Amino acid sequence: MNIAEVAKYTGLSSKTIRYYEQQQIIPAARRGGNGYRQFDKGHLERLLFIKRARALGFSLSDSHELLLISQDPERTSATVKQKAEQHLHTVNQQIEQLQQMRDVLEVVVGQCSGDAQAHCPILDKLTQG
Amino acid sequence: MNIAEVAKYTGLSSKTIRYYEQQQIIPAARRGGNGYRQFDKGHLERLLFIKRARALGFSLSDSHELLLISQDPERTSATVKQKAEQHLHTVNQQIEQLQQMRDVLEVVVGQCSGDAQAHCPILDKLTQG
DNA sequence: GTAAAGGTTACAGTAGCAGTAAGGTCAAAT
DNA sequence: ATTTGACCTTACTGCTACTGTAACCTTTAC
Repeated sequence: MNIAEVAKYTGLSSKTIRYYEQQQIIPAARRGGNGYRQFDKGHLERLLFIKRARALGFSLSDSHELLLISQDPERTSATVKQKAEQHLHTVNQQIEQLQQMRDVLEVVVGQCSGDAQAHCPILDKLTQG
Repeated sequence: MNIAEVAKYTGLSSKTIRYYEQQQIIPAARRGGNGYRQFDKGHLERLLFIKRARALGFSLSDSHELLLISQDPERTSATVKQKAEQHLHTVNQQIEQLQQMRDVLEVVVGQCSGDAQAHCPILDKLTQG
């Protein structure tokens, strides 16, 4: 398979796939006589794995680690669970932070008349804390 | 005021303050005979404004725009409100995305025994979608 | 005098790609 | 046979908002 086919199948861009190869997230594809990359089923699976991990918010580095772990027959589910729990914790923190921002934004937006006058509670908030 | 004082007062790092000056987010501080930056009250206020805007999740560029708007006597609250609403929308989208991640993560973490066995529902999810 | 604590510039690195340039290749239409 | 368009390649830059590091100068305290 050429890179564009893989891109279409996985939903990743060709750029992203080349980047993953360069970062050694996936093994380097063998090359055809024209220098084009030739991908196989193994590449597809790894790419989809990475894509799903990224969709759950794991960093590319963590996604890579999880991929390696998944390929290790000596692995334990404890290792994986720990990483997932850690990430879940991070995600929860991010949500809380964003919710706090949202709460403040909603209040000040609700207070702002949004008309032609210069006075604005949003700017007041930013100016005075 | 020297930069370290300003850093302590605003809670920003000296690095960040220099960066903001370089990016022309704040006006360049005048220099003393030794080449050190000398900040005044106006700098403090602008820096705190930027810090508060950043804390609400506005990008540095948006924060800068808001600062300029706040200094414009011709401004209208409508301009500000529109920007804030747009940002609020973005924040809400981010929250939703993260919540979806969290929901999936919670399910698979809950399914994982987290012990010495190799089988792991988290990896299953990443492998099979 | 010296050492610690400040200040300066400049450059590299971070995350995860996307955009662009400057080309080589392939398949189909003319 | 050629041309067109869609593909492929590498290499470099840019994005966000800083932080870290190097190499050096100044101030302050002892």
